[in-house]
Amino acid sequence: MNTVKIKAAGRGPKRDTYHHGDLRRELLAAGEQVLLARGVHGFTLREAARRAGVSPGAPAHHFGDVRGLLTEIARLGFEEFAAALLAADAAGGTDPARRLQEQAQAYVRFALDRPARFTLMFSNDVYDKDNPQLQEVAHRAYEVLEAAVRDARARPLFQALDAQSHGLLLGTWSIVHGFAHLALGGELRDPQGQPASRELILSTLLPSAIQLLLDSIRR
Amino acid sequence: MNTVKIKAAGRGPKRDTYHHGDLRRELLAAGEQVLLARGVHGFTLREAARRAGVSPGAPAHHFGDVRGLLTEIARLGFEEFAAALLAADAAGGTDPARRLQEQAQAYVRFALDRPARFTLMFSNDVYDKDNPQLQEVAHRAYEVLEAAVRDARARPLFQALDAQSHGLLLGTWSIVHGFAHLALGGELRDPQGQPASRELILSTLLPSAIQLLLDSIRR
DNA sequence: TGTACATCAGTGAACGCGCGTTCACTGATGTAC
DNA sequence: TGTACATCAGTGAACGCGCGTTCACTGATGTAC
Repeated sequence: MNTVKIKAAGRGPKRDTYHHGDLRRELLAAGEQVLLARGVHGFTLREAARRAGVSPGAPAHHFGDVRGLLTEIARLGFEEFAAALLAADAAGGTDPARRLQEQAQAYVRFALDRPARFTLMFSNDVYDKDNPQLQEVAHRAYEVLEAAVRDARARPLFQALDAQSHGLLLGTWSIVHGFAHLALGGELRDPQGQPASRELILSTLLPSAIQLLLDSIRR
Repeated sequence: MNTVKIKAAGRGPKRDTYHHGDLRRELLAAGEQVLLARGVHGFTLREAARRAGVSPGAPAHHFGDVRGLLTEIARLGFEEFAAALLAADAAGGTDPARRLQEQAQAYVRFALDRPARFTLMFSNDVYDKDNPQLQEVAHRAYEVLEAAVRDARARPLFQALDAQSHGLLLGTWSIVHGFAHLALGGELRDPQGQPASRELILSTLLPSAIQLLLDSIRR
């Protein structure tokens, strides 16, 4: 039986070199693991360092302090988020309704696939929301949604949204955000009252809710 | 100049009796203050005790431990929440559409007026979500919303919701929840891109988003 | 190709801190008679 | 109305803990010549 040292093998990514090589990236991944396991409250820098197999002082070289690490995780989250929305938008082709449906799915799918990132991204007072690069990419993600709504309502790009378009924009955003948040909290149920599966949420519940919004602009 | 001892007067609710008299209630209020000031992460039992002007060991007599206090704050939150939804529903009279509009406003208004409670209530891993009394009252709140949707779609009370009614229910819930969450995060903007005021959110942005949903069931 | 030296990246012990909880205690209140 | 006694509610010191950050250090790498 080769059960010997399973414990040692399972934990502690022991290095044979003094330098790590890719510590920055690994700390980000480890930080995300900690967020997942312990939640935003309950996150500690030392635990992240531990998971990366590195001393507690090491993160300071790459991120300064805790907020620095969390801010970078959030920034990368928004980066991936914006890319997912953009890809979904493209997958929707030229039909604005389909583009919105695709984006809605991508939005909630992101939350379900990356709960740690998503929860962090929309947490207050935990990371530096004023970070310029972060703000830039967050704004970029928002614009993907806004563009699809503009097209659905046939508004020119450089014109303020009229009240109805703006209402549709906020309605869409709220509904996907609400779905994401409720799904992560395990609050969504199927019509029989059973907890809804990821599959059901993405392929049925969400699309039909979005469809309600879309029906209203097609009258 | 009577600036003397302002510091002492400003802080420390000094008692002249050994017993507090209403400590349980005051700890709940103090706990909510701490949540507001420091967020769900950043909450500490000692700080709550400090604000109530009481020694760090005192809370144990009333709530056992930290989770006990937070669970009770959340439970009271759901209690008030359910009452607000019920009152709003009643204010909507016999028109299901108006009832939903009133409930939507009450939902988001609650989040804006009681941000600490609301955020706590929908946080994971912080308090005891399995607490029976808490579950009971949370379910009661949900049923208020469900009943209005049933009436809007004219479904009998003891019948499973059909897919469309269920979609409308989740759509409504998601949209109000998304609004509440985004409003608390300061993410909502007016059509010109300025941060939306509480007034604008409640009286304009939210109703028009809900109206979109309602339009779709009136076709 | 070799050597000197600067720079970089991670160590690990140490710091001070505030936390949640425990516990023997005591002041205050309620109750039985 | 008074008294003895049990119970309740809060004290405050103490505990052990894990945290974030600092810092003198050293191993490893890169660069100039």
